[in-house]
Amino acid sequence: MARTAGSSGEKTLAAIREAGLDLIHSHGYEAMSLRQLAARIGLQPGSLYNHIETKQDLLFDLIHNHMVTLLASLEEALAGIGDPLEALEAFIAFHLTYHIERKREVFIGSSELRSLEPKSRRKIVALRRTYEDRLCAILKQGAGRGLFKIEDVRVSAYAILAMLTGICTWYDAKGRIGRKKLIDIHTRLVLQGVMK
Amino acid sequence: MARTAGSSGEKTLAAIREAGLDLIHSHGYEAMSLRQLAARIGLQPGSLYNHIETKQDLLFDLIHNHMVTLLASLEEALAGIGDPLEALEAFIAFHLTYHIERKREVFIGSSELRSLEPKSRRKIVALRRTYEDRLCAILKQGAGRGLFKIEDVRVSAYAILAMLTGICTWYDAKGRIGRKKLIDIHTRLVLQGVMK
DNA sequence: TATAAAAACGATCATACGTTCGTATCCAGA
DNA sequence: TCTGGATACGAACGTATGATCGTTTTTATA
Repeated sequence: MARTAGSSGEKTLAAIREAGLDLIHSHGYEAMSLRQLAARIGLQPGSLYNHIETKQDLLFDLIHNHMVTLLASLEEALAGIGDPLEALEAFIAFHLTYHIERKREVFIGSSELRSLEPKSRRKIVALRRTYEDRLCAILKQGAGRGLFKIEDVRVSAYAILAMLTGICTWYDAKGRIGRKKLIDIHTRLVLQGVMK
Repeated sequence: MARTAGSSGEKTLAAIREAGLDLIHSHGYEAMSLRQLAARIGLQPGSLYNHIETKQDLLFDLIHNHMVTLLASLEEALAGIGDPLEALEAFIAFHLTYHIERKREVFIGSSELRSLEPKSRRKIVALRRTYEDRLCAILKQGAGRGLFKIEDVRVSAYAILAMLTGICTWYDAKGRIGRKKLIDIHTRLVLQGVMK
């Protein structure tokens, strides 16, 4: 046998990405074997190499894709907002929504950083830093205008990010808590926490 | 060759635990090989099995130990405190301190849960639930006395825990921020966030 | 001092892994 | 219709892994 009827590079690569996302999320990068991945999409292990360079490369591709999308979406969500308070609210709503919708990507993007080779990791960390900086800027601006009272901008930003990101580990879209309520609760916690 | 002079089961097991903690923390459970672990403490791979049942068993042992210690330490830290506000402050200070001092254990205890077989994982999750419940109780009590304003106790507890636990990923004991300042910042963020 | 348990060695097992390669088939463009 | 690149198969490679086992030496007990 050889090439399957109806096979297309684009579709197969998409399937590899989707399956990789799923398997890495549930088993971890190291624990996921390419045989598992190939089987999931009905392929022989060797055939994967028509679409990916290496296993390591697939991981970087997934995480990098995620980070770039995250950053672009954030800019979109904050576009045109000048007021720091409004911006902080928008940041919170965006971050929560995105992290609910892309639980797997987000989880992998933080928990599998250590599985990246150093050079790749540095690239991702730099992108993450950009994201963090965006929140820092909002906090700083708000503090500057006397809206917020913040002892240390970066520590506060990390604390807020940790809080908001935490939902990835437990939130269940079909669960007791609706999305709006979730955003409300967190918005109140954060806003009241940083207010003067 | 055979048994080494001066070898003792207790010391070797302690060395295995310590090295395991370190290697799992920096490379992950799946990525850590028993050969690596054995080499770290100057042992042949096979000799490990005089002290552990399996690799999986070692992981459970480490996490379980951590959880039990965590719970006991928390009770100690909260002993004799009746006032919810005071209790919340004590909880925050304890949680941060413990998580700074045992970064590795805490990290493994959450990031490697998925590497545990289901039965073991359930045991750990139950212990974690007990810990969470302790914070829930404080929040509930505070809300009941009209000190706190909390829309959903469990969601708020998760949010607070996520925030406080986040420091494990970035805090550097030798860094810019001292322990006291760190506790102050977080205490203010949380307290002001939940206050009426 | 005699003896059994404890602890280590070193060789080895079966298995699983990521990856490569030659070959066969399909599809798109000339 | 012909041709060449794209895509997949299936076998295989070398390596690493977790674990087992027989043996040897040390330590503790009586």
